Amino acid sequence: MVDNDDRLSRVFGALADPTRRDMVARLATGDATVGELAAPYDVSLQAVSKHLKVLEEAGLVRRSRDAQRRPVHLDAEVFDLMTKWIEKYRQRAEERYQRLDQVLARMQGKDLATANDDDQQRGAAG
Amino acid sequence: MVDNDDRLSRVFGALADPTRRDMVARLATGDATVGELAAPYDVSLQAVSKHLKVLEEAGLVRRSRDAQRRPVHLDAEVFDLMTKWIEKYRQRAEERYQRLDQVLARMQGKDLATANDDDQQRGAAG
DNA sequence: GTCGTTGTCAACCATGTGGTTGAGTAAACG
DNA sequence: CGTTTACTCAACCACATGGTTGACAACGAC
Repeated sequence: MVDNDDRLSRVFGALADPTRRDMVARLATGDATVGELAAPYDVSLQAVSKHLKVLEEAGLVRRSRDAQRRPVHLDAEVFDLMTKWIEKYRQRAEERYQRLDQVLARMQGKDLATANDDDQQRGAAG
Repeated sequence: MVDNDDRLSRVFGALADPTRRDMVARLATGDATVGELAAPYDVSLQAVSKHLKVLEEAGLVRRSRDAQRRPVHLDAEVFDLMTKWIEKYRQRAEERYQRLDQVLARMQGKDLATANDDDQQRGAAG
């Protein structure tokens, strides 16, 4: 949990930048060198290198060596971590939502006349 | 795309903070007031209020009004946006990976003897 | 060995972020 | 009315982030 917490922060943080998401998108189609990745943007190579470092530290990317070149490879494994986290809380929220729907439906069916006393806000506050 | 790009940045950015993820986790079990959300952490109420603003601007949360209280409600809809983005590139990366696996498997099956000439580095370099 | 290519590291700068405190707003309570 | 509760807004501060430029390292080519 503790370690994963840090990992999640890094991954989410890395993907919070549109340029970095763009690079991930590019890398999903195949490995690329730093220069190739930098080409579409009008920022310096150093800036791109920094972005790659962020992606690497988030575990989204690996860099190897090929002469002067540093081919970059997308490592999609950490995606699972995010997906699991997201799914967990999405499901919970949706279950809650459906329970609320049921409660409201039951209330409407049972006692439409007495339902507007003081009660239904508390269901949300709890 | 343009609007979604900004939205994605905000959502990923919002979830890049462990405190905010924690709040989302808490809110998945039910709505809560700002004070209730602040209780577990030893930061000021103002800091929590700021976090909620970030979550709200990311579309993860909605705040309503109940007398002095501002009940916070988790809005899990934006999760879809993230999930779709993630799945898109994960799938591409995995497809690529599987194609590579097939190529390597075919190479091993076909000509194991001649395979160690110069070729299979591409697997590691990629 | 020297040169060009490819990329990293270091220093710096502007802006953003998470935290603080202090003041102010909105509504219930007395 | 004034007080209390629950919260937001504004100003400030330390540090992180994304960008820059300049120097330099690793390697292939000449």
